[in-house]
Amino acid sequence: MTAAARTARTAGTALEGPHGDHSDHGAHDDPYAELAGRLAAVGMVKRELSRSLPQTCPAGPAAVLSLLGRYGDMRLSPLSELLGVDLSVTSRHVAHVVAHGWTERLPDPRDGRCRILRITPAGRELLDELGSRYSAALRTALVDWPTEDIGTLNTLLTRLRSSF
Amino acid sequence: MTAAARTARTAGTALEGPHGDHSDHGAHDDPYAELAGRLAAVGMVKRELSRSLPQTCPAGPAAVLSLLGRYGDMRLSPLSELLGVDLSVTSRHVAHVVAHGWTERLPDPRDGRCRILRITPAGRELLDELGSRYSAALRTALVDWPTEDIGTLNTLLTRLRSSF
DNA sequence: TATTGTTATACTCTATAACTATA
DNA sequence: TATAGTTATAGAGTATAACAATA
Repeated sequence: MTAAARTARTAGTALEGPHGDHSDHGAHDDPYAELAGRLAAVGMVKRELSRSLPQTCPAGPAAVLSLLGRYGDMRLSPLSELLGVDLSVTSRHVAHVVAHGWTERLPDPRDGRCRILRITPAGRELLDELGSRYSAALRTALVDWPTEDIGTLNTLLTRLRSSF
Repeated sequence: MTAAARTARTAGTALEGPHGDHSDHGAHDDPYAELAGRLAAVGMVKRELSRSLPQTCPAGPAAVLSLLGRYGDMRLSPLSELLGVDLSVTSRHVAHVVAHGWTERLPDPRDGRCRILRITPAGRELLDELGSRYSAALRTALVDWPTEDIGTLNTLLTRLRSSF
């Protein structure tokens, strides 16, 4: 690691000292190739997190509830855009949360083809529950992480998504 | 990339959405809850990257080749550990790359139940090709990223994986 | 005709469980 | 009995394409 990288503004003290991981699984000369491998490994983390979800609400529908809860009522298209998946996939996830009474489809007075998606009180309740579980799981796993590093990771992942 | 394109991207990359609508993927007070959302968004990036793969080699088998190419010969168990998925899943991915002639299964003189997995020259050739595509796709997407930020992201994702 | 959603189909990835072969 | 690996099965996630309804 170069001195410039060590003193990078985002790094902070916590990023220094890799503690001499002598096994060094993943020493790449190409940082882009390395990043590709790191992203693949994120899948493991996501699978671990999704194990804290109830059987009745898989990750896809849970993401729908999360976005409806955060951004409020919206149509299917922008929801699909936020999820970053095809409209057909979004439609199925929405059908799931509607079938469970966690979301309702209100008529859109401006366009008969569309419906306004709105989270129900029951959906809000479930969402709070899910958020608690996710947070608890992450807090447990990252108990020895400095808060600033979590913030840095959040910032970088946000930038990563918008770069695509 | 042109300066105009870079400017356009940077404008849309700001942490806060310029339109105040759904651009911001999550202003959270809870950094753990925020991280959960960020990780979900990584899936979109991974799907985008995997579109550069050939039809004959999906992401799972490609990951097998990548690890065998990087760490050398190994048995199925440690490979499964590196992939972070179940042994049965690893077995199927390996069967795929073996069927395509990209990997061979050599007898293990120390344990008749095991076989040594080794990437073939054809597999190495494909791996180089895949690596080039992945790197090119990432380099294009992250052209306006400071190098040290990529390094920081790699470091944090590595730590994230080991925290689970 | 174009746009918004929905549904049918197929493919990938994953885990669980049952099974085989060897230690 | 225990362990390494394979295979069968099922469930979740996704995309493409065909379709219906409305603009």
